[in-house]
Amino acid sequence: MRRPSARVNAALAALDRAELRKTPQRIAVVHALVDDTSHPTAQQIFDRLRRQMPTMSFATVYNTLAALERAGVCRSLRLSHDDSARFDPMVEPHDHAVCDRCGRVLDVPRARERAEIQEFRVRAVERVYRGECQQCQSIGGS
Amino acid sequence: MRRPSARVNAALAALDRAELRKTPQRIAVVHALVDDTSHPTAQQIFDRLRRQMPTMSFATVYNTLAALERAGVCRSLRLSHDDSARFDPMVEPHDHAVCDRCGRVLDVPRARERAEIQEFRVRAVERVYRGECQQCQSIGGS
DNA sequence: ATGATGGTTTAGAATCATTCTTGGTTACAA
DNA sequence: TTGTAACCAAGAATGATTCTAAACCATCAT
Ligand SMILES: [Mn+2]
Ligand SMILES: [Mn+2]
Ligand SMILES: [Zn+2]
Ligand SMILES: [Zn+2]
Repeated sequence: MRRPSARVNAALAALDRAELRKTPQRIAVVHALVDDTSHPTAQQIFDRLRRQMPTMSFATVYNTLAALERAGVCRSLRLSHDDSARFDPMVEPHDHAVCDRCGRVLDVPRARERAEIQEFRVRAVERVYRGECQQCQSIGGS
Repeated sequence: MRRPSARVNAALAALDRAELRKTPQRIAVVHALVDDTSHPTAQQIFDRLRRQMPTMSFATVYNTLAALERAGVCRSLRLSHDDSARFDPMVEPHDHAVCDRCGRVLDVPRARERAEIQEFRVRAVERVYRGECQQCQSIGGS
């Protein structure tokens, strides 16, 4: 049992804020995810956790990741057509570089321009704007 | 039977180039998709086509869309977590604005900057770079 | 014509990620 | 203690997509 990292503490505090109980399952998922920059899938997280916690259910991994996402501790990404959802503990806005060949997902800080991604040979860029269309703005609401 | 549009002709020529037969099913899918800016799902295309061609199978819609994508006539988009794949007849590079509320998908030409999307209230931008990571570059290959 | 070949379609089964359901467990308060 | 609500495990269900097997159809050689 090592001293919990700053990120782990921040994540557990966010659970508190969201009024979610700090159960052993959730704490385990937080530990598995919070310092992982590889953007793992739910399956990969499940595979890691079942060693330490063999009773953990796959559904609990999904439920917990959804809870953590609601609490602002992580976010989920759908980056490719075939691939399944990936989970990202870095919630500050940033972009991603996806390798065509090995599927690796790299973080790209917003500061960098496309041409400055040194290590990555860029073939194409995709941009998605999220927000409200004109029709929905005029309807109003929350 | 109206005079085929320029886009339809271009799409059928692309089928030729890709050495894919111009079957009635493929021609029907081309007609249904090629002037549609709404980024429809496979289900929506299937629903439209079954009126004119009641024997058309859902699998054929998927197969045909995959063939058209290989031929460079359209591309498929996975824009939201819950939603299914959407198909886009505009193959020139461009971006997309997705409405949080109604799910509408709007085209955003590359010329425009984020702030210039007049009709759309932008909440967030997501960028994905596609290409080759450093490891895969050093391995080399095709 | 006849038959072989190969691409295409159909219908339904299979797959696979994700979500749902059910019944039991835990935390915690009255 | 008893009650209540959150939580979890296990497996079933869902839904999009892909696969399979058999039928279909155009083309080509006999
Ligand atoms: Mn990331
Ligand atoms: Mn588009
Ligand atoms: Zn790579
Ligand atoms: Zn809208």
